[in-house]
Amino acid sequence: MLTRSEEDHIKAVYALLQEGESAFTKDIAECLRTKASSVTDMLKRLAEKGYLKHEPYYGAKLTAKGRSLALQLVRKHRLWETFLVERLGFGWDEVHDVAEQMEHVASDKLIDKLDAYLGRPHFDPHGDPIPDRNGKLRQRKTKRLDSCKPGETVRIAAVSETTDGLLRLLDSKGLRIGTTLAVQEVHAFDGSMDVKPKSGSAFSLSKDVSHHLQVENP
Amino acid sequence: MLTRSEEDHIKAVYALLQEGESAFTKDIAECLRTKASSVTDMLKRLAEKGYLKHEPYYGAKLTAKGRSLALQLVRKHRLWETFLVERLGFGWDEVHDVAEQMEHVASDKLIDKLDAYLGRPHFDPHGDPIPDRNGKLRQRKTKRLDSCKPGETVRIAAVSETTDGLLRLLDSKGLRIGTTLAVQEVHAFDGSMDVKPKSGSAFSLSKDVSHHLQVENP
DNA sequence: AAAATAGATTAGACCAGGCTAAACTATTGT
DNA sequence: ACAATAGTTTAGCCTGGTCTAATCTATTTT
Repeated sequence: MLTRSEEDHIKAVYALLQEGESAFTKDIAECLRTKASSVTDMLKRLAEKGYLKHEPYYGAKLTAKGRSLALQLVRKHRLWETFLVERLGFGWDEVHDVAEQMEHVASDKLIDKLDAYLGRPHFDPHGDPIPDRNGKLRQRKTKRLDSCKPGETVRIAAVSETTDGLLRLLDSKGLRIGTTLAVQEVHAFDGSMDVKPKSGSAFSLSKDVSHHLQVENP
Repeated sequence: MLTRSEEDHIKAVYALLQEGESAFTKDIAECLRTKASSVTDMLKRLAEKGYLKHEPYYGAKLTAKGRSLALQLVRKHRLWETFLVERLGFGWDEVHDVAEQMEHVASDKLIDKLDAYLGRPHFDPHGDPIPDRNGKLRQRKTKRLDSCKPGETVRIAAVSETTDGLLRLLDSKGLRIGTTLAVQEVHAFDGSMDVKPKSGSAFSLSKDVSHHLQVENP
């Protein structure tokens, strides 16, 4: 049985590797609001238990065992987020911290029943894919909104940054998962972009926002 | 913020006092599967924080603050049990351990929304009362089945012992919360009791079983 | 190539929370 | 009344997980 802190470290390594960055000690520390020295200790312990490979001074890589555990945690986190938003009526910007606690409840049967209860969803309220029981992720071919050209019409598939501020901003502009947008113009000066939702009038999005919106062809 | 272990100790003291027994160190230790010495340490810490009064050699009593906290924990536990049974389809004998973990998730908003989602129930799947937001318990006038006389007809209101074994036994005999029974005969020899459910034929219950069934007038 | 620097690791301390063993209190039996 | 006993507390130790300070390694600058 792993402790909560051990699970958190594995999740952090997984999350950092996901984004293409390598999982360096200081990044993990920042991610978990702890100190680099504590992370080093933990990486050694987790390496001994076989969840990851720790190359001193060159960061950490998950083993198959570690990756599988991380995917189970992601699965639990996203299922609970889905429950909180769809069943209990939380806003999508409020659920992260609570789901963070719930994902550490240990019971395979619980997660399987929750999954069934929610209708075995493939995506969470932020549009992120939910791994299945075996850790398989359903992939979609998405791109970032800031890589789109004027004239394209796309649907919002996911938000890749779940800070409260961004989620509330999107909410206030009426941008949800599934919203369809036409890209009208991209300004070279600051990378900002004029978009027009299917229903409603056009407005502008800064690059900071469009960078974090994953879109797909409608 | 209290740790999980601190919360568990407060809950144990509350539970022991509920049953009329006084909360002695060894009982708490047994209840939490820990050692008396560890309990003494914890009682001192909790007394300093104002959750209970610790009279050395004479056990512990909760303060108002401690009782209020215990009631919040009981509320969370019973609401999660209700969710697990009514929404996820768990059997009533399977939910205790999982609810034990979920009750430590900290979010008042979560509990309030869960309560609303479940229709603000007053009793959990074992028939135990669920304290409201302010810690008020709805009381019923119940008695133990083993105190009933032949000829009485009563309804099962609660099961006061939630071991898997007892719950499965009741399940197999078709005894649920709400089942109505007629007491036919009580045998002085061993305290066993012949009962007849409204629908179905009579059978015998040992005193060990009837002792843990809370019943009310139908 | 040597110096400077960013980052990682080690060493050593601390705290919470658990344990065992020994010492202490209260109660019970004779 | 005093010895035995049941139960509680104290003292001291251990582990997991955190920290700071000091040291070490790799990289970048000059």
